[in-house]
Amino acid sequence: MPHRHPPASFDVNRMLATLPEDVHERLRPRLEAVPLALGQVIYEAHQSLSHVYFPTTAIVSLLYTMENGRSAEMGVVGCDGVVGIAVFMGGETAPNRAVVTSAGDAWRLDLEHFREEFRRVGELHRRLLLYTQALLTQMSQTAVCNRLHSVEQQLCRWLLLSHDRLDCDDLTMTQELIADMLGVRREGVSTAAHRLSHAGLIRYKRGHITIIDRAGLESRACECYRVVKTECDRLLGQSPGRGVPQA
Amino acid sequence: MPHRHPPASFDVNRMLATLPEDVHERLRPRLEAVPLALGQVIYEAHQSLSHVYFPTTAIVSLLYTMENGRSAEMGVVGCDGVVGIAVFMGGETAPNRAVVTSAGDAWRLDLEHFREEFRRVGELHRRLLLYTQALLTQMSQTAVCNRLHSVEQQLCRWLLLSHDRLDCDDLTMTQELIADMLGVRREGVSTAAHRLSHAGLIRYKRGHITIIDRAGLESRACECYRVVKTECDRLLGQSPGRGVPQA
DNA sequence: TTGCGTGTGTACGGTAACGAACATACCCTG
DNA sequence: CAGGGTATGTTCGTTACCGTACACACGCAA
Repeated sequence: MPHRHPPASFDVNRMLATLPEDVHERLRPRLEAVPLALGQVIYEAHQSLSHVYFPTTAIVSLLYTMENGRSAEMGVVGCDGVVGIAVFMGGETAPNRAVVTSAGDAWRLDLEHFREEFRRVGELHRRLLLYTQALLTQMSQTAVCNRLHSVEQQLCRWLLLSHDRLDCDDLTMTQELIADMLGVRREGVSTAAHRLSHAGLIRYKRGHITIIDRAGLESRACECYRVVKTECDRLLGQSPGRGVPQA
Repeated sequence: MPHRHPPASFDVNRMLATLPEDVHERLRPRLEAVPLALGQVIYEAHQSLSHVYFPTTAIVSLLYTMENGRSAEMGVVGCDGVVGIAVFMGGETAPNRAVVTSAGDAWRLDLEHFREEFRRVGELHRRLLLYTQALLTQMSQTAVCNRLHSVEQQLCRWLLLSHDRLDCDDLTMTQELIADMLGVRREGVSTAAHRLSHAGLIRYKRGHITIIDRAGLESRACECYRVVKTECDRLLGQSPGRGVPQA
């Protein structure tokens, strides 16, 4: 089941939400609603894109796969952003991959019309640069987190980042996949998940993780989650619903 | 001795090099040559900038300091780029710090004139976005490297990234400072440096490291260095002089 | 020269994560 | 409802790095 609902409205994606009327009218007929399936590859490393994607209910991971096959996630994109930064930053391609880690929907826009709108240097241009800075923060904080924090802390961070981009408390996700995202062994995720479950923060069974106690996860996570969340909200506006209260 | 030479020409910095004549003429009278001293802080976390900096011979590290005092580097800026991304990306500030790790010179430009030129959406705008993508690559690869590679591999990567941005083979840098950059203990750097020295790749004494065998360092480094280097050259044009040959 | 500050070498036990192997348990399919 | 594929639990020895402690060594300055 790639998607259960009719495509969400534009307003579910922060880049498209409440755009000025003229931009909205130009883009509306060009935007195409597409379901994104779990595991679907949006782009491979060094591969040109044909469209730019604005997820609504889907979640996409940006990850790097090494020559020896091991991988690690560098960022997550959901309804807060856009997949295909390289298109408007000028590089066309990037050395990483983009893979759907939570099935759902997205709007997509072909390059020609996207570039046409971007070159107007209006509200969309402004938002995309702000989002890129937010993504930069997420990536750099991931670098710090990978260096200095434990698997359990990172699992908490990862669960929270995913939860922020979902409309429910249930993640369809195996521990094996999470391990690939975090760049650690499955066993490490397994034992960390066990501890979180024992503490009553999550519940899981065969490919499903349910968030029980968000606040508890936040308190077990390292400061990295909070830094990223706060910065994203500052740059892109308050997120609707979830997340830590602003300091 | 903050700088031994008269300020380098514009062309030493990739963002300013060979700009179209009209841009060059507008910027020339606004650019101010400044020496940057070792340890000097260009900006603190969440602090607004008064100028944007274009290093010529100086090297600046972008690093995050945690609440408990430990730190890790997320990126390096030298003659290839600009310090103060947040100014044109729209966020104004960032949660990281920028510290001079190798004394030298830079050009700087006050925000008013910088923004005036950026808003023209000309060649400088184009280059800055390309540079931001290059920095993004560097940060994301740092994240991967922090997760998957050994201290020795990361030391090699770090030395090479620094060497690329220097005009000599001698780094004025203590192992203690390198440890702060890599987010590891000084002892870890010490033993790794010892091995590299034993292998004849570097030589060091009290705050100075000399690169003896660049090719040897490249072969000991993880693929991360090569990925970042290749991508930066692709995005910003071939670097003058050093680095791995293009595939 | 004689310090003394600072940078580096080395050792120790402790810990977190790794790699591999295997046991169990769930759930879909036939 | 039986079977097989897949997800998870558990164990083992190994390794890399951490934290602490302390010894040494270089080089500037009095």
